[in-house]
This record gives sequence, structure tokens and C-alpha cells, in this order.
Amino acid sequence: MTDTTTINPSAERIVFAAAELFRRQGFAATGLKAIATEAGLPIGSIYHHFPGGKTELGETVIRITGAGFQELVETIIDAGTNLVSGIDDAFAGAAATVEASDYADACPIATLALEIASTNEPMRQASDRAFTGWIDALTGRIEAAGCDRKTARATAISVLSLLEGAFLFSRASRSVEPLHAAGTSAVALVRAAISD
Amino acid sequence: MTDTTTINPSAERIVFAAAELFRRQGFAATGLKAIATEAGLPIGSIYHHFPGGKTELGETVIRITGAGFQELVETIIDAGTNLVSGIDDAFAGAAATVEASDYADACPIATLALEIASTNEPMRQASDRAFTGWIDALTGRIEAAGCDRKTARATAISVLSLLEGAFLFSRASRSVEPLHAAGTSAVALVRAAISD
DNA sequence: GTCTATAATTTGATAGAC
DNA sequence: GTCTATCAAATTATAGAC
Repeated sequence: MTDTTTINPSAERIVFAAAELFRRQGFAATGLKAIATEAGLPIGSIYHHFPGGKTELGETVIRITGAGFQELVETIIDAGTNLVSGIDDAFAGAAATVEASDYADACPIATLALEIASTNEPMRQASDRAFTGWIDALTGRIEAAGCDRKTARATAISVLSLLEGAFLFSRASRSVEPLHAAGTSAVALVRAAISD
Repeated sequence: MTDTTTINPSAERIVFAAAELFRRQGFAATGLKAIATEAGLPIGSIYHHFPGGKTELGETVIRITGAGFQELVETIIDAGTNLVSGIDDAFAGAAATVEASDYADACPIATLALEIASTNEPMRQASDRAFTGWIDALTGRIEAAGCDRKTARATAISVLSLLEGAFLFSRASRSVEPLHAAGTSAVALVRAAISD
């Protein structure tokens, strides 16, 4: 399973069904049978498209949804009149999405990544690649806004850490207060970084 | 299961065994049989001490380890010459612990909290209570250092979000860079908050 | 309180017909 | 490629002897 450019074949339906269940229930708690049912296919189809079983499916879900989340955030940030307001918009959008989904849909891969970090090396590497993509993309934008590369990278990691931590606290408390507080702090950090 | 003041009875052994396995493998991936084996007891003992089954055990683990983590962080912060250097020490200590455990031991409840946030209300409330304790404790210290209550709370939430997000990125990348970057940003946020 | 045995269900995975 | 049937193992949970 390498490409996802084809339009709505079975493999894609499986990936999207798995992504939704993994995000809401976690990786270990989601059975392949539940994924097959949600995708409207028998379980044999999963093994046809993902011979590596649950781990290969997990890797694919992390890669696809990680790239999708990055693209979404990049689009919001780049639509802002400048980097600072773009980041402000990203946190506000995250808060709106989390609230609209009744605190179910936050980061598409954080739960998976924590579950398997110490027990499944292929999936851990997939999550690392996804996060690295996010960090590099944000680092480039902060650097371009006027900041040395080292500070830009540390700031990018901090902004994304604020987002991930706030996702956790928002889901646990069923409140968007953490995302608003973290957004304010992220804006302050970026403003300070590019005004040096 | 309410108290844990008694010295090393079976219930306590069960809680500690479960805490270690939950932290490293997650909640759903850890079976009660594995917990019983790790605790050196038969599975029947778990149901004797925790009639509510896995959920009641999960709630207890969250409560106990959440309180323990709070106490640990408070001790480190309060040992610093001032709040800012105390927070710096806390992030440095977290990085050292994560690295020493080969990137297995980070936040004791984050993985659990994300796994069950949308599917197990008693456990979700337990995680919310634990996080609220951390936020309140840090808010009080920032306020005492010279800051209005509203800013202190937003800063506390941001500092803890930085820590949680950095835990995630550190485990996924098997690197302490995120914890160092987040620590630097946390120090900057607190410094700015108390110098208003 | 401890421990054994077991029920009922679900898990990931495989084989093979179509 | 699709789908059915099935396996061996693991899951939570319970009943009851000691």
C-alpha cells in the first residue's frame, strides 16, 4: 500500500475507516473486524490490501493522516495576512474543530504514536516521519519571517508542542480553554522569535 | 479501592504493576492477566480489590500516578532558587528521566487519557481531575511570583501543554531535543508573565 | 483474602473457494 | 479482488473452592 491517489477504492475506504476509529478509540482498542465493518468489506480484504496486517495498516494511517493534517495547517497558516495571525488562526480553527466533534477529533496520530512508541518500531518511525514533516514545514516559515534557523526550529517545536499538549487537555476537560491559552502563548513565542 | 496508605499490600502491587504496563503499552493493549502476572497474583485478586474491573483499576492508576507526578514536579520546582529556574529544572529533569528509561517513561497518564477520552467517562473524569490538580498547583506558583490570576492560569496551561507535547515528540523521535526546546520556551513564557 | 477454573467473547491472522 | 469460514490465542469477567 503505497499510493492513495486512486479514487475511493477499497484500500482507501479501509484507511479512512481505520483512521476514524484509531483516532477516537486508539490503536489497540480497535479491531480489524470493526474496521472492515465500517468500511463495508470483509476482513479478508484488509489482508489483501495490507499483507503486513494491523501494523502495515497503522503505518499507512499515520502517513496519510499525518500528511493531511500538515497540509490543512499549512493552508490555514499561509492564508493569514502574516505568520503570527496565521498561527493564531490555526489554533482557533483547531479549537473550533475539536468542539464541533464533541472533543473526539483532535490530533489524528498522537494517540497512536504514544500507544506504540515503545512497542512497535515500524509505526514509531512512521509517526516520527510525520512529526518531522510538521516541524520542518513550520521551521521554514518562521525562518522566512526573519529568524535564524536554530531559533526557528526550537520555536516550531514549541508551537507544535503547545498544540499537542492543548489537544490532550482539551479532550480530557471537554473544554477549549487549553487551546485558546496555548494559542495565545504560541503567538507570543513566534512574535518574540521573529523580532530578534 | 480508596486509600493507598497501607504498606505494599496486594492492591498496591496491582496498581503499580498496572501503572507501569499502561504507561509503556497503553490501556487497551495491556491485559489484566499480564498485570496479575507482573504483580505476582492471580487474576481473581484484581477483581477482589477492584470489583469495577479494568475501568476501576484504570481510574485508580490515573489518580495515584497523577498525584505522584504532581508531587514530583512540585518538589523540583520548589527546590529552585526561584520559579523560573525551578521550571527550567523540571524540564531538564523530565528530559533526563525520559532518556534514562529509553524513551518509555514520560507522562504517566497522557496515553491513557487520549485512549479513553471519548469512550470511558469515569476514566476521562479521573484524568481531568489529575490535570486540573497540576494546572491549579502551577497557577498558584506563577500568581505568587507576581502575576494576575488570569494570566497565571493561561501560562500554567501553556507550560504544561509544552511539557506534554514535548513528551510526545521526544518519545516519537527518541530524542530529548523537543524537551529542551519546550523548556526554553516555558521559561520565556513564565518570565514574561511575571514581569508584567 | 487467595487462587483455580472456566465461560463468553473477541482478537489478529490464514486458507481457500469463487 | 472479494468473500467465507475458521484457527489459535487472548480478552474481560464470573463462580466457587479453599
